[in-house]
Parts: sequence; structure tokens; C-alpha cells
Amino acid sequence: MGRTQTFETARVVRAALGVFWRSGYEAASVPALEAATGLNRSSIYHSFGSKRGLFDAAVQAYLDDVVRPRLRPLLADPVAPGAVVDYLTGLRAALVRPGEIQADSGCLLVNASGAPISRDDAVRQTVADYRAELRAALGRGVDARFPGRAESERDRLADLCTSLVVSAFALVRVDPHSAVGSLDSALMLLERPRS
Amino acid sequence: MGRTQTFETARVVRAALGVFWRSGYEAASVPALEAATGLNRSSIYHSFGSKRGLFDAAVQAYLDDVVRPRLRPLLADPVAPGAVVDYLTGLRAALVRPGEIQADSGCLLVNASGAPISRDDAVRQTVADYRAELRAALGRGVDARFPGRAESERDRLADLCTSLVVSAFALVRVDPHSAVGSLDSALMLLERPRS
DNA sequence: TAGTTTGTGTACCGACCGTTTCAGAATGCA
DNA sequence: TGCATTCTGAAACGGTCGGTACACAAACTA
Repeated sequence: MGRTQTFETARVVRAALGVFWRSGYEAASVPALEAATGLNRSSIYHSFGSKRGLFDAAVQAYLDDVVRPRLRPLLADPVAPGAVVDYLTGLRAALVRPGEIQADSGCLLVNASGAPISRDDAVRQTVADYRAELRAALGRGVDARFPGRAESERDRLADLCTSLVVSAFALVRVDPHSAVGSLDSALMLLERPRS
Repeated sequence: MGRTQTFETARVVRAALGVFWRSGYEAASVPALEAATGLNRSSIYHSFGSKRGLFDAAVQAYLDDVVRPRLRPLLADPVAPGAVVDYLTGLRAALVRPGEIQADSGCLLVNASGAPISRDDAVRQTVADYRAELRAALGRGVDARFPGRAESERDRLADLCTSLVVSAFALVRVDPHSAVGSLDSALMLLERPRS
């Protein structure tokens, strides 16, 4: 063997994620990635092959460290009846919290969806899969909240919530007020009729 | 006086709009804008001052030639009861039509919302105003469709439709199927109860 | 026709882009 | 200690970026 890696890959990827998240893939310059990660370009290219390789790693980190932890309660078995509402409430809070990266940069993947990088098939698939994952989780949450309702109605509701979350992410950067409004719309749809 | 302009400004701006729409502001290179408009950079800079100046003109053209014509029936007085449904149906058709720019590039302004250009205050305001204009028009449409319902309920419905349209635009590029699904969700919300 | 104003083409500016190369420093194993 | 392997720093690659300078062609007014 030879010398071992002195930096923690996970930490580096997380730092790169911040840059991609704030700037988008195209505008994230290699010097900016060097500065954020503390790595020289040489090390970056040695470890990740290309800017794109680092981006792909950052996307995985985004899914694993940001998206999925928030969705986890919706994947429990059984799902708590309040889990969907908790999810939306938590997201709402994040979008409102000043300085929070989700608040001023939205969602890495929703942003990618409207950017030039979206012309890449693999990225397109990743974003579509992300949406499907979100939809599936919200579906479980809706089922747990309204177990008595017809499946078609629960599906309709889950579709609506998914779209509302996407729309919130799409507009946070320019109009946080209506982004929060989208989530509030979703929360109203999930209200239980008075007993 | 001296020589007069030999090109039609409106045509040039429309050509530039196509480039910005497909590529986004940052990735729209000056050479690409030259090719699309048929103008030399010198003429572009003489007439519009900067790439950004041309972009601003393109945004106005987008609002005037693309957004507002589609919204026009919703601004009529009185609004036809079917106008909202027609709007959503027409948009749905455009998002499905292959080769249509809205189908493979979404909405210029929703895309801008997740891009680096969204850090510019003027652009932020423009996109927020665009959303407000869409919301207002859909609000009129919803009012015309359900004149008997309470105002709060009509507002809720208009908010939902607006978010659903935004979410459709946000994802067309990567997942046209669920984009259409968002519009279908909106159309279902607008169904009239059987008489 | 003379003079003035304005549009247009060519060439070039410095800056930055992502990527590659290569030498050397650092650390593992035998 | 010596070798092997890997990480790291510096420098340079060709290419493209948005923007500018300037000369000239064009077309209007008088």
C-alpha cells in the first residue's frame, strides 16, 4: 500500500454539495469547489475524476443526508397518522428559517431540473426518481392519515401534496411567501374533518 | 438623423428569447445569441447594451407574447365559466406536444427562479410578479367557474391551481409525465359536481 | 451632393473555464 | 531502510466567456 487519503471523503462531498446547491452545477466553478472542500484541483480530479463526478457524489449525499432523513418517518411501519403533517410542517419551518440553505437555495434537484444539466439523461432520471420517491413517501403518509378513504382519493391527495412540495421548492428563491403558501395549501388538504 | 435600423427589433428579441428559454441566462452564450438573431455582437451591444439588456427584453417578450395571450381569456369581463379549464387544457396540450418549446424547456421564469440569475433582485421581483399575475388570472377563472362558492374556498382553489401549474413547469424537462399529472390534478379540482 | 448620424463587421481585450501533466512530498508495507 | 503507492501542489493547456475599440458602410437631413 501507499499513502492513505488524508481528507474525509464524506466531509469533502458535503462541502461540494453546498456549492452545487447554492450555485447550480454549471455556475459552480472548480476554484469555488477547491475553496469549499479545502482540496486542490489535483486531488479533486484524482478522487472524483471530473467536476461531474463530484457533482454525482454530491447528489447522492443530498439524497442520503438531506432528503431521506426527512422522509424517514414516512417510511416507518406503521406510519404515524401525523407523519405527513409533520413532514410538511418541518419543511415549512426550514423554508422560513433565515440562513437555512433550503430557504435561500431551494432544492438541488428541482433547481437542476430547469438548468442545462437537465439535458443529461442520467440527471433527468435522477430527478424523476427523486420525485417518485417523494410521491411514494407522501402516499404512505396520506394512507396513514386517512385510512378510511378510498384509494383513488388518497392517490389524488398524495399527487397534490407532491406537486405542492415541488412548487414550493421551485419558487422559494424568488418568492418565499408563496412557497410557504404552497405548503400551507397542502396542510389544509390534510386537515381532518372536525369530529 | 442618420441611418435607420435595418432589423426588426421584435423579431430579434423573439429569437433571443428562444435561446434564453432553452439554455437559461447563464448558459446562453453571446455567439449563440448572434447566431439566433442574425446580429453581430456589435449590433447587439449597440441596441441592448449588454447580454443582460437583451435578456430583459426577452423576458418582456415572453410575458407579452407567450404568457399573457394564454391568460387573456381569464382576464375578459365577464370570464367564461370554462376559461380556467380551457387554460389548463391548452397548457397541458402544449406540454405534451413534441418539439414544442414549452414541452422541452418549461417556463423561462420558473427556470430562472432556480438559476444563479435569481440572485438578482430585479429578476426575483419579475418572477414573483409573474406568479402573482398567474394567480390573479386563475383566481378570476375559478370565481367564474364556481360563483356560488365561498370566497375562501375559491381562493384556496386558485392557490392550488397556481401551485400545480408552477410544479408542472418545474418538472416538464425531466418528467413530462408527472408534469401533465399536476395539470390533471388541477383539472380534477375544477370538475363540477354532477347535476 | 455634403455632412452628420447611426448601424455593422473585424479584431482583440483580459478573465475565467474545466482539465491535464508532472514532479515531488507523504505515508503505507516488507 | 527501501520500495511502492498514493496524495498533493504548481503550472500550464486550449478554449470560451462577456465586453470593447475602431474603422467603415449605410442612409437620413439639409
